[in-house]
Amino acid sequence: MTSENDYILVVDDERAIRDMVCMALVQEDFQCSEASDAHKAEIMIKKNMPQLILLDWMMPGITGIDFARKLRRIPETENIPIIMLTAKTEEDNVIRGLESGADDYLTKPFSPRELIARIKSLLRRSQPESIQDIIRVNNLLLDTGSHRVEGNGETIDLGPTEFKLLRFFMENPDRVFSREQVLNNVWGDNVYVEERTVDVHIRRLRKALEKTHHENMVQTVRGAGYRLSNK
Amino acid sequence: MTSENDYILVVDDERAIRDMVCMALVQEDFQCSEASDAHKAEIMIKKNMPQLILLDWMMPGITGIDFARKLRRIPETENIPIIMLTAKTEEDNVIRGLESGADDYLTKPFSPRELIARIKSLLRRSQPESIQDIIRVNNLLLDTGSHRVEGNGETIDLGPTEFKLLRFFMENPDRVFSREQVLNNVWGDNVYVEERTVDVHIRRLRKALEKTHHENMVQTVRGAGYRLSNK
DNA sequence: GTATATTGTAATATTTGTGTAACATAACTT
DNA sequence: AAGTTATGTTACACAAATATTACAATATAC
Repeated sequence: MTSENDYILVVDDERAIRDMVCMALVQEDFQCSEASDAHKAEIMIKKNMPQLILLDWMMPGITGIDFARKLRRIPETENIPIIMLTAKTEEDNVIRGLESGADDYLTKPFSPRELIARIKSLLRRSQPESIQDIIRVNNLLLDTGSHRVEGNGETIDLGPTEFKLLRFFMENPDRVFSREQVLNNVWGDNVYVEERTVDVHIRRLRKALEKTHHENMVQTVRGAGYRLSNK
Repeated sequence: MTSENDYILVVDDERAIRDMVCMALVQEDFQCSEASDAHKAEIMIKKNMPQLILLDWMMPGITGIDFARKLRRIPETENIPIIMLTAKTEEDNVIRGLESGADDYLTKPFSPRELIARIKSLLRRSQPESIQDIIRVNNLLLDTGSHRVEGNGETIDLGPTEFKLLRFFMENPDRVFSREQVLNNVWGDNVYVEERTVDVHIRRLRKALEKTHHENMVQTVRGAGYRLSNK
């Protein structure tokens, strides 16, 4: 499972390091931005709150430690996990860094693998456990926890895409979505597939729903797209 | 939410570390005792059973890993969560050994924040276990005390990992878990193993469950993970 | 110590899902 | 009514996900 939406800010004065790190992050489907110093980082944080910050310990101007302390004092940023990047294993420095509020540290040079592992480990902790909930439209139930769909108590088998499709529609009932909107929401933003592919999956979904006679809840709106409705 | 009564034992030969850790723990309303070696720790455990043990990996005399193994062999202590404390340079060598006994590990130097987070995470996981002795799903019984599994009265033999795996699923029935989630919960947070390894252990679990025809309770949810269910 | 069991991984087999194109049908237009 | 456009339906190649097996490395038991 990849963490598609997690946005990570890399703060380091060395361009080479920033680029290396960002490349590794993007490869793992993280979003990533770079800042060359603490001041720029602060502006970027205000614009868009990152889920995690990678912070160089030694930087011209405001050091990473000072910046971490500052972030910890501000309510908006006090809970953002921070990983310090240190040049050498100067034990004293490391301890001071951790005291300033960092959650972890990495000694340069580090392997991308370790970087990713630590990031994921920290993110896992900071993110609330996914809530299990049941979406209900009419007498059609979709349980996100068990990945099950029931109509009138009977289980309906769906493939992965049909499940995501139905879930999307059930989360937004009585609303028409164009094929493009469906693609962006169910398949993801940067995936290119033919618009007509949506038709095929709509067909598959309807077919599966026939089992409990819910197939006409998936409605065609000619010239506009599709809609889920009980009417 | 504070963990009022949880009693944690810190075993480390370095006084500075013990003090630092204990200070952080007391701050979070944990009770905390210190032991400078495994032998002293053993005596203290006999007097007062801790809810969690922080254990230095490298200690003069009995090493942390030997001590962990010993604790795992004694029924009274086998379920106490253990967090290993390792120095960074030892990290690679250690991972394998940890799988046998410890539930998690931290590399020194670590931040108090991370320490607390991991302790809470482990305690959260271990507390419901101690209350519930026999878990039952359908006519499948799992006795956490005697490490025994029964289906329709017949004993099912499971290896250690399969047991933990089944236990995890039985504690969370009717819920899908991704391979990553399974790894984090069954193998432990910082252990890196291939995701596909989960498939193999699922296979082993299913094979063992065939004896009493419970193999189809372990269900594959394509694109999502695995689920335990009687439906 | 040797024997036995357990583990993670890689290689291979099998199953299931996916997108596209081609054709069919239905719905509007004029 | 014929032409035009949008949607329905199906089949199929191939991609992706999972199952299964074998094996080498370790750990555990004896």
